[in-house]
Parts: sequence; structure tokens; C-alpha cells
Amino acid sequence: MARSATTLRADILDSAVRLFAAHGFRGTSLQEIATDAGCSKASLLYHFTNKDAILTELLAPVGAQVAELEARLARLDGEAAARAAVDALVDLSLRFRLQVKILLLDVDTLINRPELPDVDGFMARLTDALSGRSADQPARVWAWMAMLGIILTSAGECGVPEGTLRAELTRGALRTLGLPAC
Amino acid sequence: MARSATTLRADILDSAVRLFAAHGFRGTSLQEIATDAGCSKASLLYHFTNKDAILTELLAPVGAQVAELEARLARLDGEAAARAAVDALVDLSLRFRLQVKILLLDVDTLINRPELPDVDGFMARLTDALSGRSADQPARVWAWMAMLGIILTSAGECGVPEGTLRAELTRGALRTLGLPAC
DNA sequence: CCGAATCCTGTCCGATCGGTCAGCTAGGGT
DNA sequence: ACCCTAGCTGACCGATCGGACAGGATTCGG
Repeated sequence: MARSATTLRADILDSAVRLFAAHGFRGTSLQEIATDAGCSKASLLYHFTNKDAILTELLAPVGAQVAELEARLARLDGEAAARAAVDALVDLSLRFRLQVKILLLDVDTLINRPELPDVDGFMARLTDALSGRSADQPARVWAWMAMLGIILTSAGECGVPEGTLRAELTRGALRTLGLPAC
Repeated sequence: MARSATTLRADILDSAVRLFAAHGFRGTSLQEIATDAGCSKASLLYHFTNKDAILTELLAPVGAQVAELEARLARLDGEAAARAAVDALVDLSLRFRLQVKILLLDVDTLINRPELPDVDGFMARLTDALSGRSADQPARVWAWMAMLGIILTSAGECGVPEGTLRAELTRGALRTLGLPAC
């Protein structure tokens, strides 16, 4: 056995999310993913039944994560909720990095499972900015604004109720960014 | 002759920008573009030497437009510049709609001309929000925030000097959005 | 009425796409 | 010693990819 079994699966998922981010779903071939992960295309298709299965596995955890975040926020209020929301958002975006892009998928596209609208290159660049790889401070602020806007907009589209999450995140984000509340 | 010649070219470009927006560059086939434009793939390749040529033609006008906007802003100052910047930005985004996405391309990607990072689906949804198709007012505000962030960030990456454009647009945008300056 | 130029298409090409399958290799249990 | 199973791969499949090319159809200047 070449690798510790579970490792290759993880490597494939890692390569896939990075390549999907760079070229989009339809724009990334199984061969590219396999090469990047250091295995053959056939080996990749041994671990995943088909290309869609890779995407499905990448999408799975994020929806639950957002719902959990929303539930936690519902039990807080005011200043504490705002700070908690921002902290949770930071945690969420760092933990899932590019996977957060899933939130941008149209719901019916997800259901009907055809090709995906591609927002991945954009998300990759946002992630770069957010992780501090770009030292440009104004760029980071703008990136944060965009990131928050994306998450809030998409949360609604994914069926997450708009009430608490959006209101608290808006206030909390503005404060974090050093902007006065409005 | 089936069509008035220049019309088919325009139709092809129109189909291409819409399909690139939906599926990305690599994710859109010449056949799909041709079918959408109502002609054969061979006819498409008569009007454009290859797939890259379509993209190149779509990219051409936007860079110049941004430069012109920057030059106009350089001759203004203070309040007038801020308002003019926002107006120009609105004009720019509406006139070029999805084509604005070009600004998001990495410069070296443009030069080396391989596959493109895909931001198009995201831009399409932003455009929807900005054009008022989504009646959700908070969503529109967030969309604007993201849009401004994108344009400002990408202008820098495309070689547009950061000075005037970013500073003025930031102030003007905040005012337009009803947020206090900071 | 006649070339000549323009517009358009059917057909073919090599490469690559997503996916299948038989079979190889390496450990672990008995 | 044995075989069984999990992990992995090369070879192959039909479909589709971007692109080339010869030639049919239409329009226009002479």
C-alpha cells in the first residue's frame, strides 16, 4: 500500500478544493486532481465513485456549520452576540477556507446537480487577502466587506433565516472593521 | 447570407459573455456558444480565429474604460470627485455588466493566456442584485459593498495607480450607501 | 450574366474528457 | 504455508473537446 489509505482520500479532497477554486468545477479535470494529489486517475475513482461525489463531500459540512452558528447566535443578544458572531465568522472562514464558496451556489443548481456557477477564483483571492498574504491593509478591509456580504447574502439563499444572523453580523462586522455603526 | 454579418458577431460575443459568466471560460465549449448564438461551431470559428480570441475581444474595452475613469477623477477634487466617482462607477458597471469581471483576472494569467480563474457566477449574481432584480434592500447594499471592493482591489492589480481612485471611491461609496465617512 | 469575395457549414482530426474493468501488489488472519 | 481483501493502476471505452479545411450558398461589382 502506497499511503496510509485515509491520507490519500484527504489529499484528493485537498487538491480538489484548491483546483475547483482555481478553475471551477467544470474547468477542473479528474486527471488534474489526480496528478496534484500524486496518484492515478483510476485510484481517484476508486476512492470516489465519480466527480460529483468529490464535490458533494466538500459541500457536506458547511451547511450544518452555518446552521449551528445561527443557533448559537439565537441564544445571545446585543454586544455579546455581535462579538460572538464576528468570532464565529472568522473561525468559520478560516476553518473552511475555500469551502465557504459552497454558500454561493444556487440552491436549484445544487438540487439539479448540473454544472456549477463559478465563484471560486474570486473566493481564492479573497482568502489570500484575508489570510494576510496581501499586506495591503485597505485591500484586507475591502476583502472583509465583500466576504461578509457574500456570506450574508448566500446564507439567505441557502434557507438560513435572515433575522438574527444578518443583523448581528452587520453590526459586529462594522465594529471589527473600525467603522462606526449606522 | 443568413444574418447581417456584424449581427452574428455581436450575438456570438453576447452568448459568450453570458455563458462564460455562467460556467467559466474552461467550462464553456465552443459548441455551447455556437448553439446559444444560433449558428454552427464552424461559423463561430470563421468569425473568431479561436476560443481565446473571443475572450480577448471581450476584455479589450474595460481596461481603457477604467483608465479613462481614473484620468477624469484626477481632474476633480473633494465632494465633486466623490460624487463623480460613484456616478462613473455606476455607469461603468451598468454599461459593461458582466464584462466588469475582467478586472478580476490575475495579470499574469492574462499575459500567459492559459485558463482563467472563474469569478463569473458571482458577478452574475452581483449584477442581479445591483440591477434591482432582487428587491431585497440589505442585499443590494451588501452587493454594492462587494462590487466596490472588487473593482478597487482589481484596479490595483491591473496596474491602475491606487491613489485617487480608491480614496475617492471609498468616500463616495460610503456616502451613497448612507454610511458616515470614517 | 459572370467571376470574385464573403458568409457559412459538414466533416474530419488528434487530444482529452469522465468513467469502467481486469488484474497487480502488499499485508493480515488463520 | 495459504488465501483474502484493500489499495492501486494501466489500458481502454464512447463522447466531447478545440480546431482545420474544402466546398456550398449568397451577394455584389463589373
